[in-house]
Amino acid sequence: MASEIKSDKVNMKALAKVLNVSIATVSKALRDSHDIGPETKLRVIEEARKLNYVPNPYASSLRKKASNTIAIIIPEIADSFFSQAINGIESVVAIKKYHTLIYLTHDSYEREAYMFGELASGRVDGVIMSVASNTEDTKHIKTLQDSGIPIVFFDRVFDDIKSVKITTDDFNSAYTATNHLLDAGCKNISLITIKGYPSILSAREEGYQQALAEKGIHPRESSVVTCSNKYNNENVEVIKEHLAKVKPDGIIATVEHLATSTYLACDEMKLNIPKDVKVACFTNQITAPILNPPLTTILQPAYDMGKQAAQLLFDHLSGRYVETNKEIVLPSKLVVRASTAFN
Amino acid sequence: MASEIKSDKVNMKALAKVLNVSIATVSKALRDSHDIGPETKLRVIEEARKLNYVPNPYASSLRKKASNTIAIIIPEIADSFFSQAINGIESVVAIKKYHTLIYLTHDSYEREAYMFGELASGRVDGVIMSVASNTEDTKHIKTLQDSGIPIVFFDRVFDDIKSVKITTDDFNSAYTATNHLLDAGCKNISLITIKGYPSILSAREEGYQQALAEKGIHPRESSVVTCSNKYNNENVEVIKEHLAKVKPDGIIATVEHLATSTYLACDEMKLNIPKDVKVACFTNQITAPILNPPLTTILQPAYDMGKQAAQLLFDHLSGRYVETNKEIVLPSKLVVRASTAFN
DNA sequence: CTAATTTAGTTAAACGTTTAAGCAAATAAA
DNA sequence: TTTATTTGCTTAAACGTTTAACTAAATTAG
Repeated sequence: MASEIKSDKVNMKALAKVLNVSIATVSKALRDSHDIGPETKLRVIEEARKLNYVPNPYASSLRKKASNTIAIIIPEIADSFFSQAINGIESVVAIKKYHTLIYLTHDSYEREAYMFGELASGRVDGVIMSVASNTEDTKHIKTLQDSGIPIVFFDRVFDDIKSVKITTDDFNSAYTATNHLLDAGCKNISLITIKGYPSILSAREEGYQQALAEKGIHPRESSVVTCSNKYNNENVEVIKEHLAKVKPDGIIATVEHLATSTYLACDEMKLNIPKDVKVACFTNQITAPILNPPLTTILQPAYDMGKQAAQLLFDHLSGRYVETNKEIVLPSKLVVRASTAFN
Repeated sequence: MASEIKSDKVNMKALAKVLNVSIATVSKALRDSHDIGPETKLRVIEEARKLNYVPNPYASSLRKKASNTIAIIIPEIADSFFSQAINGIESVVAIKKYHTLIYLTHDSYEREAYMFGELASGRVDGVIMSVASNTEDTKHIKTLQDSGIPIVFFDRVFDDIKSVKITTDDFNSAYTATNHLLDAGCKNISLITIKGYPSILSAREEGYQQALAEKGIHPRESSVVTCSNKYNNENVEVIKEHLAKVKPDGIIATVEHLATSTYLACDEMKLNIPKDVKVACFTNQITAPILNPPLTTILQPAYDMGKQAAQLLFDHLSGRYVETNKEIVLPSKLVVRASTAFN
């Protein structure tokens, strides 16, 4: 019964009263100020523990004008890349004893812009983000930056925004993957991608084009297939159609969920991977080695990207100097498996 | 240049001044109070928009004693189940224009308890959680509940906590899956699981035992393999050892990442799935149909669980009556694929 | 021994909202 | 016409911290 009485929230005032000191003394004692004598400090800390005192974060944030909170803004959370990146971010945030707000844009510019509005006025001290694929206008981002909130971008970044950016070498890994397919004997490689503005996509496409160009191959425009960025059956149909029409002998898929769509499409078209068509995909899924056949992947350092993004953000927050336009490029790794085996 | 001058934060005071009204008028106008005349309201709203005014959330929270924020506390984010659940939660939170703090316990009781401490004093209005697998003591949870913050549990719940809970029918789905394996001709089925206290694990094990018992099979204790809850190579070794020693002809894996470990172990032991051993796993991974062989899964309604959890939490927050001990059980679905094909 | 400094506190203002209470003018009721 | 009510606004307190400025007592310096 007693435990059901919603006990009055214990705050500094209550603590001060029972300890017979001023509120300021309590506050300072808890923050280990030099102003307070050692035995008073102890008394305060003891009592605070005893009464289970937890400072009100919002009062504190309001007064200090610091929230000890950051925001992660990402398109979605349904794939391994972002999951791992979040883990990397969290590994740093947890140590700093910060809090993490998470926002999903679902790749919509409107939502992204709305969320940025919400973050003004000090809700967070900093932002880590990967932009929505249909974001073209960057005014909302610049506005928040101008208000003094540091933003670190990872993976999906914008060229025309001046900020700290963590990316992988998308151009190079697409280039390497394409060459790998060429070496495996492919003559007619298609790129399966999604439409969107972040430079990550164009970089991957350019790496692909460059590798082909160097071999004197000029891919028809029809070799690039644009899918929807939702995981759905429609993509399987689009890919099947492409397989029927263009008859590629190699495929590079630029985002994670396209691996499943591509495999299903090949299966339905009775095409054998890797005999009829070889497949490589940008993905971090742990099931890659147990797929049928095991999938050659371009593995991004998702965890490290998140971790470094968070570290740089905290460097900035702690006043340490961070070059405002720093760009860190972490290497992706081509993990060769059976899906691109030489016939 | 001009844009680089960090303009003073516009607050109600500033708005009031330029509009030549009191701060209270601004506040009420923006909250559409009946106290304010229509044309004044319009003036205020216009000016607020013009100056890009965003209310300080912490001042507001402090005064209103409501944060418009919830917390999601989950063990990890590295698998599809929790990713999808988060999406479900987010789908509701976004509509309510709430904010979401996310905390990862990494299945550690200590972290979980620490995080609960942080949530006292009004940081959040409510919590949605899935408990850490090594949490045994539930005092931290009860303390937060007693302080009046509603907590909705999903998936990994505790029997001895009185609260709203969303689960799947773990007992039944394990029971069904086991019977499915029996029907496929298995005589010696092993359960690969992780150690932990949440009832979800014991329910799955009991469903498995029950199915066997009904067929007059009394599994040796050695038929239950306990793995670590980290995705690592060690688990593959543990499973290989088990395969060598017990030689099961059927396997049920109780958590997502054990699918990969099991497939790899079978592969290394040169065991063919499904010929030598049939495998079914509790998992939501989209790659299940393209595995080698396609994996029979017990698919949990992760998105819906998250969505319902959030809806019930908001029902509670909006004062609508919610049975304090409501338990919602959503059905999982056995999706039969080649990994359990009859020989 | 007095003056300067240090120690250990206190008081009160401030952070940016919300809201109860109050009030004058306008309108409605008696 | 007088009184009651409504309208539209203002004043001021409150939410729970943090911190600048102050003070009295104790210590140190000269």
